[in-house]
Amino acid sequence: MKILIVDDDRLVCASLKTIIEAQGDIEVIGMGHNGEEAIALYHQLKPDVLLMDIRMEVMTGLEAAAVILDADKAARILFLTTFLDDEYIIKALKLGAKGYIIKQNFESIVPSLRAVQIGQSVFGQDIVTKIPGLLNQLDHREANSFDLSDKELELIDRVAQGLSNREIASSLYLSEGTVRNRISVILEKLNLRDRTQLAIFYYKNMA
Amino acid sequence: MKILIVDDDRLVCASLKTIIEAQGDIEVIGMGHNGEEAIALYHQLKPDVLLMDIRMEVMTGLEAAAVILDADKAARILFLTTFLDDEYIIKALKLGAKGYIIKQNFESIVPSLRAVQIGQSVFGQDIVTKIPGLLNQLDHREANSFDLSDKELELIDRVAQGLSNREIASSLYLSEGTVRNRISVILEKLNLRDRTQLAIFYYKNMA
DNA sequence: GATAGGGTATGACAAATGTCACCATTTATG
DNA sequence: CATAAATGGTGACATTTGTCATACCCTATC
Repeated sequence: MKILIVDDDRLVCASLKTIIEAQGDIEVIGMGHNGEEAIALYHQLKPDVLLMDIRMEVMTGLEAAAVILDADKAARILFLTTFLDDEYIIKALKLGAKGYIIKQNFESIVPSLRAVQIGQSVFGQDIVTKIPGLLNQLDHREANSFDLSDKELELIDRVAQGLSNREIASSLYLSEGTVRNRISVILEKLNLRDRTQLAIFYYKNMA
Repeated sequence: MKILIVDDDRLVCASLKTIIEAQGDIEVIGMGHNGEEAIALYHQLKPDVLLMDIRMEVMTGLEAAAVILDADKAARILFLTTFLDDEYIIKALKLGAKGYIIKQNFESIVPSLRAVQIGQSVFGQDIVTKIPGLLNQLDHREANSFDLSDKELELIDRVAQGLSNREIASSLYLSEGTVRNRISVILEKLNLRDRTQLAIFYYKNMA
């Protein structure tokens, strides 16, 4: 695994490099000290993961990340932070970063890198507890330009979760027959053929 | 590091144990198959991390987690999920779980365990994308750590377009029976139940 | 040459799904 | 009140879907 480290504190850079390379199978292929260098080095070196300070002189990690992700949507960027700042974190996530690590928490760095490399995202517990609330705020999706009743929307939701008629029935305290009938009506309304198309419709138009 | 595994599928349990113990420094100190066993074993064995299926017969992982976390706020619980458990996941995070892992994504398991052990939390990218304002679509395209052949990916694609087996067959010049068989294999590989769940999987992880 | 692995195929079978006709209850509205 | 609309229900039916056993062909590999 190839890592690019960008942090304006040279001491931090050196420490990280030491820790990371002690692993044996992870290589630090480059180091930079501000956002501009991050961009240049990223494109030059194409690391598996970019480990970058979120706050730096000249150009912040956030700005650099924006540029890099704009050019390469698959870039894996993991931020280094010295304290927890919602603003920064949220912005980082908006950009498409893979997570963040508290700089001081050295032990977490290597496992986090590995997790990110295989496509997971990594956060501290603090941000996690906030996610449910954040999600709830978002959950008011208004995609009902179709003539669908609340009940029908509820059914569609279940179908889109991959539930069978039986499961939907028991989860909503209805008979299986009723579920079948109502879904049949929904399919008719939306001009679809089967539940699979309904689920697809959901993810394309209502999610 | 000591791990307790709880999953009602014995095969999954055995596989996880094999993968995890291949690491050398991680030990599976116990295995259970439902929520009740999870609670009992947790208190008896005091594992560093509890790796638990989120949905199980008898007592769900969620219920068990609630009990365990109620008694031990520091418990590190990592859920095993199958792509379709959004609601469960949110609840799990509210409870204080450390994150979740997609069952099929074997490579992610060990790094995730290590991350959790040192206090980080771990998620799939899908949850992250739901955070408010995260408009930049990330590509999950590399979701093919699932050992799917090109042919299989092609089939998944058609299913995700809402085609029936017959339609897929004629569009790919195969017999309908073959399509059925191959989809059956795919479902098995991804631990899904039917084509609807497969389409959902596609839009959540491969679109 | 033997073997393993992918891909294709059949037939049979159980389960799930979608449709239809028809009925009952409740709620909203003229 | 009457009527319509929304909701919940049953039984029957044809199709579709998913699974399984089994088989053939081809290719790569030992």
